[in-house]
Amino acid sequence: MLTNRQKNVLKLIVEEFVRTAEPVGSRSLSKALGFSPATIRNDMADLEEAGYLEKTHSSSGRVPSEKGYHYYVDTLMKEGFDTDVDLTLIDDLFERKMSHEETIERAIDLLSQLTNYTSIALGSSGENARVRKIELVPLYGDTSIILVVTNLGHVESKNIQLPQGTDMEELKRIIQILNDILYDVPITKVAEKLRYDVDQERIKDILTYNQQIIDAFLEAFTRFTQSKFYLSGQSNILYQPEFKDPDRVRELMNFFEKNEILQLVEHGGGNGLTVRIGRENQITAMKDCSVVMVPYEVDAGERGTIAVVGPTRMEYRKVIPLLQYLAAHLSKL
Amino acid sequence: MLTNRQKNVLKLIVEEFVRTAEPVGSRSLSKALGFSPATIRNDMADLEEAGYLEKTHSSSGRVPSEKGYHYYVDTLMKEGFDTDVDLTLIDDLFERKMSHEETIERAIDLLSQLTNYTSIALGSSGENARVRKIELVPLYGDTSIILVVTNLGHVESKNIQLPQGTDMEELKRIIQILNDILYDVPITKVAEKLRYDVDQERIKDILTYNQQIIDAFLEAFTRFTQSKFYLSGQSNILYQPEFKDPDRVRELMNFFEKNEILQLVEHGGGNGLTVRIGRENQITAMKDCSVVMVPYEVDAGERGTIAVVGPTRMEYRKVIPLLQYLAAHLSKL
DNA sequence: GTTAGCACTCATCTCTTGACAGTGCTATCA
DNA sequence: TGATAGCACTGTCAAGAGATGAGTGCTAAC
Repeated sequence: MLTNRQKNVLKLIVEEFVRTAEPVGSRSLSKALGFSPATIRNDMADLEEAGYLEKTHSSSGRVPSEKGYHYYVDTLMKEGFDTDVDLTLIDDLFERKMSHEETIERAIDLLSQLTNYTSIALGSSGENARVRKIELVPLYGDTSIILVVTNLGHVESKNIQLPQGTDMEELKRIIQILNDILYDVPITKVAEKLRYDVDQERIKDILTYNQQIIDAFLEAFTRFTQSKFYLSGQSNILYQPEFKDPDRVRELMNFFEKNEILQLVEHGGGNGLTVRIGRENQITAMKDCSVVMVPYEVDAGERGTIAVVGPTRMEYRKVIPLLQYLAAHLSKL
Repeated sequence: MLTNRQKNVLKLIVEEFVRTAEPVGSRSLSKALGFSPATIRNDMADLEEAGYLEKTHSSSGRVPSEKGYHYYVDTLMKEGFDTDVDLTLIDDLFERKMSHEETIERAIDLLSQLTNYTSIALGSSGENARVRKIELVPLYGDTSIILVVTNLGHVESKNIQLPQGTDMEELKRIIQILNDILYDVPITKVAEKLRYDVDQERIKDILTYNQQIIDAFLEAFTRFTQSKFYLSGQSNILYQPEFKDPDRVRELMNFFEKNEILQLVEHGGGNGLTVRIGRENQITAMKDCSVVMVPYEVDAGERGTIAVVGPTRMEYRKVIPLLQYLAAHLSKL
């Protein structure tokens, strides 16, 4: 159990280290706490023994450990969030009526600007979306495009080559039937519906129809369930002193470039705020980074997660309330 | 005018420097050329005087100048492209029938893999596209989505809020009229067509129709003309020794992140291969980079540019034929 | 025209040194 | 008994001094 003073010491060390990126010595804390450096040192030694602090070398100041950050986020910080954050910019953003996608894109742009870290929005997984309209539009020659629109306003399309001598009238009829059958069917149930629909008689035509076309439709459907994501402020993280080392930068940028980021956010429990510090991310490239993520859910069933990625030495006090405020707004869309 | 030996010296310096990223001394060339170091040094001095070479400091080996690279690309390299390049991977890519967009995306992924530089595809500007289909699909409540499809298989959509009590039947009629009038009209001519169409009588309804909806359509149309682009292998460039300096990395990554890259590629003359070396790019962040770009044009009128961005010390011998081969393939789509 | 030789110039690496920030420990104080 | 002062110790960092080596320019000779 930590004494009150020890908690204060830990809190100040975290905040000071977040500010300066330099190990924190006992002298600088002594002024703020009103105890002599020697006293602080004793507390520090206890905190280190308990695993909340670390030293970079035997005679350096202290640096918070992952456990230390966690204690800070879970307990110490709770009392005082950073109130200097300018929330009006977020309010402004939501004043303007834009499509959800655009709003989200702008929101994370703003988020990365305000925080100076990297922001990610894991787009609404299409799980909850329902089919609104299926269409086929001839383009040129024997090329056509198929469209699928969901109730959430997402559109997927795919170009296809119609086999020579396709009967366009019949095709139109098929599309019509598909629309009838699949209207308001959840995206995830489409394949099932086609396979086990009671009215097999009616869709027999479809199932025996040109395989390529059916496949194209199915691909369009499955694309909805592939989650999209937006990324903003990748380069922000390069301004952090811990990323002076080019190797680390490479590792991280490589990671951002690939779709592996999905892993990072996807496994986020999903219920409320999640903070993952350093190696908790399970990803080597991210071992010196923290991720703060919050899920949001719009009435219509659209769901997603917004997250901020920064160094473990992140301004949690500022990032967390900002993210929560933003997620709350998104959920009101 | 350069002597033959001087040309050889320049060629070898470029190729050696490209390979090693170290200034090239006279000794190493003497072996390859069969002349003594002193002789080479004389040639080097001449080449430096003529502006083809530079020194990093007074007693260092020589490094090609921008002019030197240019001479190399324009004249010296022509004779021998790198033939070790594995073109079969590109062939394979085009074997698989995918949509144009997907093909292009994969193509530049491949390009960045093969070259180890960053690749960009400036998507077909919609200039040449024509309207194929306009549609409005109700989603939920008074929210609908409008869709515009072009002959090139591109789709743009925009969510709109219908004003209370909108007459859906009338709206459908309007959409029908729009389809009639605008079918096969080039995207760029849509606004004009609506304004000056001979058949003003018929579209009077439309023009006086709810402004918000008209605006939404017009926005969807203009979005086609905004060029899209794909970027791949951003982090590749970080492996180049010239980007050890974190400041440079930041500058470059920042540049990649913003849409400023468009500037880079857009101004590319457009007819055939363009190579821009160093400051020719007019962009400070790119002053140590070269851009090689080739336009492509598909039958249907789809047009675009693919480009490779790397350090000025780029493997032109390898990149240029690769890009050309790829562009030729794309044009055959 | 080509080459050998020599003096010279920088960049780079290593080693040393001193300043400095911070710790741990112990003895002392209230 | 908790807080503090003092002191020895440890590691980092920056600056300076040499030593090393790659490469040049120039001149004289072939």
